Amino acid sequence: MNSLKQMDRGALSDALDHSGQRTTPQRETVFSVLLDQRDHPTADEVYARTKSRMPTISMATVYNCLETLVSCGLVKQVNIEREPTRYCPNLSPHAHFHCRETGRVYDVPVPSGMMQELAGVLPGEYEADSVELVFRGHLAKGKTK
Amino acid sequence: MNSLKQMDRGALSDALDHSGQRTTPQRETVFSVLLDQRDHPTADEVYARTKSRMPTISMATVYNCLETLVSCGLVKQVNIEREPTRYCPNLSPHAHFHCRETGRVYDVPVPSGMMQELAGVLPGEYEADSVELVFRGHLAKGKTK
DNA sequence: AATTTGATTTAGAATAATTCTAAACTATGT
DNA sequence: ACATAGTTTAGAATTATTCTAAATCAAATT
Repeated sequence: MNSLKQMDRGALSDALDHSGQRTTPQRETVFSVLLDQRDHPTADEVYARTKSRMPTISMATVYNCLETLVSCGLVKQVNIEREPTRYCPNLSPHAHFHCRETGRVYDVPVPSGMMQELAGVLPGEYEADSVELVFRGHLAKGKTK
Repeated sequence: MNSLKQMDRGALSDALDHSGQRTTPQRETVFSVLLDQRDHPTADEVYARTKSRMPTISMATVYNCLETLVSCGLVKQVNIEREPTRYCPNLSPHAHFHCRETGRVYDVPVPSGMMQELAGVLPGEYEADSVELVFRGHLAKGKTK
């Protein structure tokens, strides 16, 4: 038994079904790992966390599951400089803030109007299906959040 | 002799001086390679192009020079998904558009007011020194530009 | 002009994230 | 039950990048 709530379990199997893929224990567990601790883990970190719930899972499967979740739209990849890819199950429109000092990545909500506006800067011939917005800097003193 | 214009040569040595680094033939040549063909080359591509002008240069030096140029602010790194880092000497505020079909990366000018506005979405405790905006999608039919 | 000093370049080795491969396993539909 | 197709797995392979240590170069000092 993994810790997926009914709602999330439903979202998962819907999304998988919809893209012609199966709901497997591995995929459920990886998904629940992402939902339970939303700190933008790397594949390595996801592997470690998943392994503690499902000790037989392999790294390759973690990569496969993450890729599957991304492909069916439940998870987003966050690309930070040359660091390993991080994974984020936050589907609401948001940007990321990468703290150079701690390396941590934070979600930054973005008003949906802003996203519209952003799309507006694209000349007509460019048809975008995704926008990635990453800020880099540091957190003002004291606030580690 | 490399193909740097006086203006660019000046900008290069100013920026290097300013950050306490030397102006070397390798750095000049790598910089000129970036300025001459603004198609967001990878380090590999920069290496190949630089080698044709300066056959003795090594890959390590290309990486060193690119890093140096980035560190003194003359060049920006463009991070696209899991692809190799690309390099861009366009310092005016702009976003990037990554075509999934061709893999090509295009500069998209962004009105500077928009950049201000973007910074505005950040809660107070986040202090950003850079913003990266990447669109992904495809070019409308016909237009390969 | 020779010498010291520190920066830079270089080739090749090392690292690290990710992808690939092929075999084993699982689930599903007939 | 059986065939088929999808999934998981361990380990090998790949690839971009960084590291290392020696060689080279340039500027500053004697």
